[in-house]
Amino acid sequence: MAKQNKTAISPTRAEDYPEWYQQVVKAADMAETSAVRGCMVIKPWGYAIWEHIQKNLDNMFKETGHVNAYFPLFIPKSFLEKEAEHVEGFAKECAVVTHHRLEAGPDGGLIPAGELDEPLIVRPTSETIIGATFAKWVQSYRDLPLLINQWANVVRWEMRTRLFLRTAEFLWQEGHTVHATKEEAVEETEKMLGVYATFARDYMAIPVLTGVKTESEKFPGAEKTYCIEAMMQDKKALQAGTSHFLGQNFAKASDIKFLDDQGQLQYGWTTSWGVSTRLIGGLIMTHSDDNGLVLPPRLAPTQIVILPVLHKDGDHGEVLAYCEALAKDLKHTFYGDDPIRVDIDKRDIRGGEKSWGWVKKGVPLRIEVGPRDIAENKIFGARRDEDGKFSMDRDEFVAKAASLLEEIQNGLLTRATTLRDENTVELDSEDAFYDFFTNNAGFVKAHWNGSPVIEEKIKNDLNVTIRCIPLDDTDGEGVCIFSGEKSPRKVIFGKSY
RNA sequence: CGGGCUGUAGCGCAGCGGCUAGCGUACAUCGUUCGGGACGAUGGGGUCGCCGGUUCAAAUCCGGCCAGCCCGACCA
Repeated sequence: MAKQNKTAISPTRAEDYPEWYQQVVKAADMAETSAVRGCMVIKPWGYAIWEHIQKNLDNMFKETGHVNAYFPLFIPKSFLEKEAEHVEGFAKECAVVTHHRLEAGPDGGLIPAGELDEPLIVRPTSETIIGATFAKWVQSYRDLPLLINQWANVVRWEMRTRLFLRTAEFLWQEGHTVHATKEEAVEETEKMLGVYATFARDYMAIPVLTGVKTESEKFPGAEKTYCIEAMMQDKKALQAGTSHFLGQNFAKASDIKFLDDQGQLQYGWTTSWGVSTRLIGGLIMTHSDDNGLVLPPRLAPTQIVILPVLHKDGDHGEVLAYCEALAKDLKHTFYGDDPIRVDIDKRDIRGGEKSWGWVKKGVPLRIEVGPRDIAENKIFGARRDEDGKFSMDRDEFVAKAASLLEEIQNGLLTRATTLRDENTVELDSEDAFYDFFTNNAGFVKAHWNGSPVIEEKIKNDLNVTIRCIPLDDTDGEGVCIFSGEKSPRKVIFGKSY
């Protein structure tokens, strides 16, 4: 009561966005830092969200013909050295294993012993080790396309880390494919980008721009990097997924060759694509508010939580039985392809506190059931995406639950889309550009002549980068706002995570 | 990896040479409460991040290391 006007999360987004983010992660009990530098512990609530991301994405990968496999955590140093750009890109952030044994030291401690002939790199990504394997698997054009995915952890020794957004170790999936022709490989790259964009929109309720990275932003060793870019509530861009057309670079480095239908030996054309636990960071920063996490129903570990109102002197049995029956009916209802996920919180703690706990965890619908409701065969509910509560006939609620969840899901997408569109502007002069990014953040669409020198300059001046060259470009040619030279198309600029 | 700040109970913090280390909150028990963060009483919980140095005496001063946060460079 005394705290009625206060928000659950302090500071608020407006007061201190980065700190707010950390507090949301903590308040929702999703993850925490560990004793190991830069590495996080993903707690059950955070991991459950990842499991739903995995499950749905995995289905989409299967539907597009991919199968899962698993490759080693360790990559021989010599493998990483095979592709020049690749080495250069990742060398600065690799964990290196040099020994395979520990021996007792003089002070009772342990010292590494048994030095390896060749150091092993903890994978920062798996192109090279998978390439070496694919070289053995691929002999004939009949072996193609080879469509493989792996769910794994990778390590990139980051200097500056933030839970979910950038950690030294993170979980992801990496798809790796080999194709007989360039066209087919490009098609695959674009297809998987489409899968990511669809997943982001339909499951995460995050609208994304699809596009291509500039030369300076592309994946080390790729011919072309496609990406999905989302706008967070602080108007900064988050790269939420990438899909790479690798040309024949890795095929040549790993010797992936096949005999075509003419009996000619050819190098394969490869792709790779991935999304990571960073998506959870994007989810938080897209939807959450000053009361904590807000989850899109499709990914919420619990979609509806039932909170029995238990008076000390009242009949707990009756209330709980009513809740159990309600939960059972809801679980027999489908939302999307799955039964609604319902939880009853029977913990004996204060109602307000219990309720706030679920607000902070972002559960889409909270239902309170007390003796008064039971007498009238009603429920009392609250939506996470709106203020206020509603009273509803019990059976009517069961019938409407799935459509309510869908309404919340769609509402979140609409809200996020509106925010993005309201903060996307088209500018046609350098002054306007500098003026915008000096005072604001957001997406700016503007003509650019393709020069990396200009990219470098605006990065230094404003900390702004080209997020992507949009795929759905309809603007056509124009004049570069920085150089006055001819520009083939408009590109998207923004500050990024 | 550079610059700044920080590390004391689960969490948030005070104490910054002096003898028994404290407060809020959370936790446990009891009572009164109970439909959006209750109140009272009692109680449990700490090798003051780690290692070393200075000192009669170190949470407190010094050095090194580890971890975190912010700002850069780098990156999903």
